[in-house]
Amino acid sequence: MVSDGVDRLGFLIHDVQRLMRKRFEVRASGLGLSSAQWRLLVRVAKEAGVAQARLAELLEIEPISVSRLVDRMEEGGWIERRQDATDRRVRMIFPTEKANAAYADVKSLAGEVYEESLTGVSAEERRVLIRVLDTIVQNLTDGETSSLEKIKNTEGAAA
Amino acid sequence: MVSDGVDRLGFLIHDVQRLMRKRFEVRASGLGLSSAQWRLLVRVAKEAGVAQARLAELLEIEPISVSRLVDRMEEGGWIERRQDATDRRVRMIFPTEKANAAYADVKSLAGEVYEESLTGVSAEERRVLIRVLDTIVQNLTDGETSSLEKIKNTEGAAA
DNA sequence: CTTGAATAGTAAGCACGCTTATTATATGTA
DNA sequence: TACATATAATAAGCGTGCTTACTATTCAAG
Repeated sequence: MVSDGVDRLGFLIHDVQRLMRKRFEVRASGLGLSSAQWRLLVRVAKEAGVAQARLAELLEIEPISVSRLVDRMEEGGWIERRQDATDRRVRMIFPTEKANAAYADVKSLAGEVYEESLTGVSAEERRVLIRVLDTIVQNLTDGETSSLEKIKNTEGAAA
Repeated sequence: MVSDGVDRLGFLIHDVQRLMRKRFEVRASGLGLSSAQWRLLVRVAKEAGVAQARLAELLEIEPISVSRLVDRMEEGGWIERRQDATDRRVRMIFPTEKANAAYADVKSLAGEVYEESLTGVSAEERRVLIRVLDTIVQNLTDGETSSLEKIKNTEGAAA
């Protein structure tokens, strides 16, 4: 029951995440985009004008983390902040032309990394992998994590 | 071919890693151990007296990261540095009594997190999951990452 | 023995996550 | 209207990873 390797699950997931992120960043380094910035950009591309607080919910990171990520991405010319006319607390986030131009490139680049990762893995195994990972996310999102429940309830409009 | 969900692989792995780490750290917070510290401790428990440079290889992080991690763990009373008599450059790392006492607790705690993660996942699916994750690690470790190859060649004595 | 390259560890400074606290603005209720 | 509460964004400071650059020490060659 222990020899199934499940006792290495945490280390394995950690390694896979680190290796995939590293390989992506090597490829994307020419563009000047980190993987965190890429994740944010995907959201902003789909929902131009989104508020920072909403971005924090979608990305499941804290608002302050969004704030500083957006700082650097604004400096890099990837996104721009605009005031909301009806609520002056809100900063709406828009992708720049530079971001829109890079979007397709980075997306196919991510696809390449996924394919390299899954070399030698059958279609059936891929389905199982994705299904099990989805299940794990659900299992770990239920209970014990109040902030995440809130997100699931308000998601709806997302991807 | 895209609807198999593989296009979400990076996001999924990222989410799973984050959620597992977070849940582990909530549970282990009473002990004052972070997951990075726990990973280091596992190695040190198995190989008391290991040099920092060797630890960096085993953990696949940079020596400077080990240095500062060890700083904090020494302050926390988890490990201690000792000089190597034959090579004064080397700091040998030993677990303290406190670390040895906590080891079993934290290990079973990690097991709990794994089981919660895999609720509703069959034995067969678990085997596929672990096998595919191992494959991904191999795929991403081959080529392009010179420092990792070095590790594989010198591993031998490890876990 | 001396010199030069390699190795072990650390310092400084950055990215990206966090917690906690602060400021500005909206909103609901007395 | 006025005051209390809630919300959006940010500031300050920490942990863990990184790159680059430095010191101390060892080792190999001459």
